Amino acid sequence: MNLRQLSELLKLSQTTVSRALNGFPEVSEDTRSRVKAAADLHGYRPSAAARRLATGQSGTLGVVFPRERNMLGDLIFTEFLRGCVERASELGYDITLAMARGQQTEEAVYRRAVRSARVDGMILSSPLIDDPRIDLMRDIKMPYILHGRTRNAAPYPYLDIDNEGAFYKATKLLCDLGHRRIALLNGENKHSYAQDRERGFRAALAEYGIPALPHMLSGSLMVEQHGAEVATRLLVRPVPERPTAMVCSSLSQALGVSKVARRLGLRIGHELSLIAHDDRLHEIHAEAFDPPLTATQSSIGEAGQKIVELLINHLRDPEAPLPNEVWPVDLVVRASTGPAPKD
Amino acid sequence: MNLRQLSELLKLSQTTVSRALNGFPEVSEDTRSRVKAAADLHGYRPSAAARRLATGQSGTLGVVFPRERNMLGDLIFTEFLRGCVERASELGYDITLAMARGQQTEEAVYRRAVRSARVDGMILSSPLIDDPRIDLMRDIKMPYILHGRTRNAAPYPYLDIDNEGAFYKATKLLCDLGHRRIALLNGENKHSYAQDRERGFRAALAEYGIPALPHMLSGSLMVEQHGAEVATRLLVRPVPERPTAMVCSSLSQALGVSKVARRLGLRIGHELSLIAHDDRLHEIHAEAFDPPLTATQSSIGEAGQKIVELLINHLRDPEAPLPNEVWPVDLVVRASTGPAPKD
DNA sequence: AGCATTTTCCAAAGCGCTTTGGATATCTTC
DNA sequence: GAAGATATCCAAAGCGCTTTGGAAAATGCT
Repeated sequence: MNLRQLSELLKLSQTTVSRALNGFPEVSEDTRSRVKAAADLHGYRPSAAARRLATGQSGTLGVVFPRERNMLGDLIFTEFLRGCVERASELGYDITLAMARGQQTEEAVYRRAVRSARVDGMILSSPLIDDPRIDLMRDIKMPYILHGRTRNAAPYPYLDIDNEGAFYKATKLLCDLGHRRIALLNGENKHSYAQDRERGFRAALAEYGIPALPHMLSGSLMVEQHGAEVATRLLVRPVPERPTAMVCSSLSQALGVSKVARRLGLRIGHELSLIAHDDRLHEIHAEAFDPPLTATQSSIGEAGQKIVELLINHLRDPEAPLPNEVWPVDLVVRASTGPAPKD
Repeated sequence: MNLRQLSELLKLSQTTVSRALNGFPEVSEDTRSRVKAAADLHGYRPSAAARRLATGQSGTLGVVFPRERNMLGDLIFTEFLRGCVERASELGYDITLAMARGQQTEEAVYRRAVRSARVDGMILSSPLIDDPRIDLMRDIKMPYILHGRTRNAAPYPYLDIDNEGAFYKATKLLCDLGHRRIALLNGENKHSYAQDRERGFRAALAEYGIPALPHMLSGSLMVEQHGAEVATRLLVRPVPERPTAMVCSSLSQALGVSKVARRLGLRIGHELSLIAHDDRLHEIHAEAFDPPLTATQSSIGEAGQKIVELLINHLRDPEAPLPNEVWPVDLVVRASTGPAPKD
């Protein structure tokens, strides 16, 4: 059943039927309901392809990720993606996943997507410090929103959380509790969020006149193993050098740390205070740690939802502004942080 | 730059240009290369929307998953998805992710997708014992391949691994090693792969005249926690009732088991033998276990790739058959299995 | 050379929708 | 009741591609 057939059936023009279905004002409520009923009855659904051709809009948002970094194996990214898909679905949009394949550069994928008009907009995540994709997007005139920030000069649309503030707050809490040897377990240093977090960490330390010692800083993948490795390295040091508190970039890292600490007989919240950033994943909860984990928390899934919403708003009405939004991050104090132990 | 402009530029008809670009035989190699060069030079890319409308093919494959079961949080599923996206990308297809939203039934999503012709084919995963989606797909005449099998009577296209055989082999190995009390940690019982695995498990036991005791069977999500729970429950039993071997449905479960075993002072490969099914994820490796884990292994990512390939072949040439394929599963013996301890 | 093939190309008709620019019917207003 | 305003509907022109059914040119054969 296509539009022509439906209109013939109703003895109306295609124009009227199309307008009735799409909520245009120049059709009476009377005929609109008649049309809708008939469409429903016959299971009419407009062809996406035809609509795309006519409107130039594909009703699709794209997410591209590099093959080598298997983002789909990263639960933080997939939770973000889940948020995107959920909201897109609610708003009648599709999300297509594209992968920079083999030799092909990521750039080629983006260009291909835009030239063949497969997607109306794109969602960029995990930005680097200077992310070339920003210029590329402007180049190819593709609407997009970046999840995170980067150092590019010109303004660009983004939605980010206040990583710096979060880690500043977390570190400050530890300082206030009397900690002086605090370690930071960061994400990979090439990502801007990791640098933001480090900046917040350093700012708090500086305020208390505490030097940031190199061996107290480390950055790597945000996985349990990294947490365990760093913890093993640091916690076996002689007491005067051993950190009394650690700030982690993910719950997984914190899990690794807490296991090592337990093995070494250090009680979390006593001999070792622990704070982590909590992306509010479905699979792992700061509350469920033993003891419950003090955390800076911000739902990455919600961020995905919001980004999709803003992007679609902008596509539907180009007047609608793209965001420059930084979400504050709450510090939720639980039992994993306590006063610094007396040496 | 569209086809008309390009053809005017070349002083050829649109037909010829289109055919040259799409590799039809009725255009000379001479003009073909001329056309290709010009297309390259001007960065011509056919509009996906127009092509879709003209051909009725969308160049897109769909994957639908229910919202409540957050499949994106399941590394086994995302590894499958990664395989799909990778191969689809290589073959010039897109993968769109759709989610059954809120109240909306999963069925509605499928129907919507097909009626608006958004996708050419679908990939179904994690089938239930009697999966209603099979009938639905036939109903709406949507080409698809099921990853796994189900009990429906009529033939349907699927690609599956030999779960039954794998678990038969694994269990038989344990029996041959002298084990008599073997526990099975399965996936959720509603899934057909879980039932297949149980069948294989039971078949091996039966062959050795060993009864399958109810408390030795359990099924749940394939996560570490489940492994730990079941292990805790079973391994504290008095020695004559305690299993000397366990077969797990995933490496995560095995991880949970091995941690509990270690805590209880049971050495894997000695007091307790352990086998797990290994989906060959990027994040967790049977080889890296301590001790290295005996496993039935089959790459779920490769399965995704193959399914996409077969589906696209069928779409491009409807003569190309859809599969009824069962992949054998290797049993790789490592150090986590050993002779049954003497009681 | 004359005819039949084969090769190479083209004009035009869709695919199913949106949207422009009216046309017609209905309602106001004086 | 006529003129203007407004509500309601429509015919037709795209959107950019593929594909059908031929036509024209090149080639092969006797």
